[in-house]
Amino acid sequence: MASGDFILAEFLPYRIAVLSERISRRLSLIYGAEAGISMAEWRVMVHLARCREVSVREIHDCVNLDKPRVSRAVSRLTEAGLVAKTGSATDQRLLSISLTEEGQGLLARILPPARAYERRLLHALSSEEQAMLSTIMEKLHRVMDTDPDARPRSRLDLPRDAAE
Amino acid sequence: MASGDFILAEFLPYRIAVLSERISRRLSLIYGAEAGISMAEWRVMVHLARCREVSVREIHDCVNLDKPRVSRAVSRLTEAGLVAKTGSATDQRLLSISLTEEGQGLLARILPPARAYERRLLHALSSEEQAMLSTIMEKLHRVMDTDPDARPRSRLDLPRDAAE
DNA sequence: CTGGTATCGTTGCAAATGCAACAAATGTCA
DNA sequence: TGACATTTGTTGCATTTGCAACGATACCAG
Repeated sequence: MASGDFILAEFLPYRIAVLSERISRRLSLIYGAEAGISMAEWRVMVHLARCREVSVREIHDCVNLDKPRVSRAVSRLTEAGLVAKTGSATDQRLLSISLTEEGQGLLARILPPARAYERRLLHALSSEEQAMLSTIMEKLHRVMDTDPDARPRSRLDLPRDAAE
Repeated sequence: MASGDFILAEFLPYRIAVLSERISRRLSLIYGAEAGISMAEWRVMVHLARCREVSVREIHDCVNLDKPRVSRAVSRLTEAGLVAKTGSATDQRLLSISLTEEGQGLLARILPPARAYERRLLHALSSEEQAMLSTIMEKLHRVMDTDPDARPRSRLDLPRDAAE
């Protein structure tokens, strides 16, 4: 098969990357314009809303960002007064990171439009399609779970709905 | 609904981004380790294999990379001897970019494993799931096609199978 | 204890990225 | 023709990114 027969626009990794980038950029308008935060900062804040007090490593493990990126995101958020960094009492190495009141307020303003945009996307799909999408994505992940050259999945990104 | 109820791992844009990044990183091992080229360079080369002689802008329009990125990718590929840049005869502004023999040879070595990895991913899905995935992705794109705040889609990324 | 090892968060640094500004070439319309 | 707008590719520049190395703390074996 000649190289010229290869159609980039039909290549699955490319197609997923294009869709992902398009959605991410659109979404970043919501938390970027409204709050001036980056995607990394968005993920950190959202994670903190759920897990009240966590370390950098825990965030790193959970939101698919490498450690330096989490560290810098936390620093920026701290400077912005959205997040509080306290040294853990028991283990001097660990940080205890949490949202400030201001951070909670900001997140409460950003989450609704973010959710709304997700709904808008999901609304274009039937409930069967939504379920199928989850199944498909999980199957693709599972290919890479058995591939030693692929990055391992974050703990929290594993399916948790007892779907299997 | 409280902010703490928001589960990042269930948020569709996040899930797609994570999957996309995981696949892209895995794939970049193929063309990165084998050929030392970046994703941008990979896309440019693949596009050139199909459209023999194109300008920077055409590539930019077709492979979802902004103009500077294409320009720099082409420069690097030219320095590496994989791509030839010639000024167009009719329009002095345009460049006529094409793969060199060496570039064709390199691509011919990289494409098979790239294709193989795509097959490996697709193999995890039934043919119904594969079709459904295309349908779903197209529907998500279409949401953003009607959204003036979303980036327009590249021309070549529009569905071409007369599916509609 | 104490020396070695592992973990945590940060920093350095080179490379990539995104956006805007830019020069050069072309097109347009009086 | 000549002034003005458009298009094309490149470059500047500030920011972000990814990876490795680092200092500091905690753990662990003898």
